[in-house]
Amino acid sequence: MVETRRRQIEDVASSLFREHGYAGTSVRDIARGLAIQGASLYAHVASKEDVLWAIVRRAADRFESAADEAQQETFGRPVGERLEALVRGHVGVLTDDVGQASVFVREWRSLSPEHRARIGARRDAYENRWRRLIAEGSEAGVFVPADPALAAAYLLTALNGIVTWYRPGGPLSPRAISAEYVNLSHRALAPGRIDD
Amino acid sequence: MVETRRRQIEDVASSLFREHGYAGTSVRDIARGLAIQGASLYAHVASKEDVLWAIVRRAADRFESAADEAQQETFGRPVGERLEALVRGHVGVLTDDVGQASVFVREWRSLSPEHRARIGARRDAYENRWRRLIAEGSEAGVFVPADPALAAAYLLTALNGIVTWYRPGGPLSPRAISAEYVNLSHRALAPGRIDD
DNA sequence: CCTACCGATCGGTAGG
DNA sequence: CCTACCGATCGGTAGG
Repeated sequence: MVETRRRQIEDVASSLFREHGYAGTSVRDIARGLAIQGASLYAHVASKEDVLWAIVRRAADRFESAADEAQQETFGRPVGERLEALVRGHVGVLTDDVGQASVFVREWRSLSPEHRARIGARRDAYENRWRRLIAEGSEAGVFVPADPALAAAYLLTALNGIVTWYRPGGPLSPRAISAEYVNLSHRALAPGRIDD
Repeated sequence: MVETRRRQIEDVASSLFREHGYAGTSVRDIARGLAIQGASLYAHVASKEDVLWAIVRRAADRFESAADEAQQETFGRPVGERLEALVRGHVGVLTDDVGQASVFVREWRSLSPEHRARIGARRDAYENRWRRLIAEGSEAGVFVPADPALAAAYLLTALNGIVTWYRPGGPLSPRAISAEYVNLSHRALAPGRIDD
């Protein structure tokens, strides 16, 4: 299957890009991970950047889907609950495929100007969902009033930081991380006691 | 002055490493920023990695000094206040020289194995200060009980995220960022109302 | 700090 | 998917 080989390439590239960065990974490094020659990679991909672009695009799809789902499932619910669902969804995408998520979070600046602009717009739209929810909670008096842009940046970078230390199979399960991060995030915005 | 030229090199390199990463920046890129030839750089530095190492080491010094100062100034004070001082110090180092801080936060993996190990030990020690303070607050019942390692990772990556978006001279002053981030961080750990 | 230069490696192509 | 190969660029050295 052609599609399967593409995925293998992207998986190998994701983990190499995560570990060494896009610029620090050569086409031959990726090929080595697949036990083929460097030049043979071009039977499957148009360019090195093409691989990066595919990884970043798929990751963006997953973050957006997770947010869609979270917002649908908690439609009409209290804003704190909707925030928790958003956090849970985001952390889920992060831990489900750290390699891919890490590349999305940290390597998108290496894209070509055209692709960088396109992904930048999607990142902005995604971040705006968080800002709107935070603004809504602040206006409703449920969250402590805060600059929605700053608070969204704070939360998102705290969550995204997971890609710098998370290792599947490590001592902390995705569920444990998610539970703790949901609490920390909710508490950062809400005044009174939330749990415990 | 020899020292001054070294600093110029490190400053130019910091902002290039921040923007393009260590692997994505060539020795000739750095030289171009100083209006000299690529080979001329080697009159001042031993190697490209030598420049990275100098930047990372100086940043580590600054983070440690800020934490020392914060902990001295709040010695004997309530744990929440000590946490706030630690956050304020960390954010101050971040905004005082984002280029340098960004390289410390994101490019230290590009160091040679020996240097990476040495900086890794310092990073661990620094993070342990945060863990200990969080553990202390949890045990005293001032903070909501949380896994100190997870909570420290959450806070530190939230703060470090500043390097991904902060631009000196932008709409948000370092003071405004610091004030908001101090509140968000304190609230993430403490149950009851803190301010506002 | 410059010119001239080094071997190694880069992303990528041609032609099977 | 391979071999053979391309021009460009990499970090770095020699010798002023």
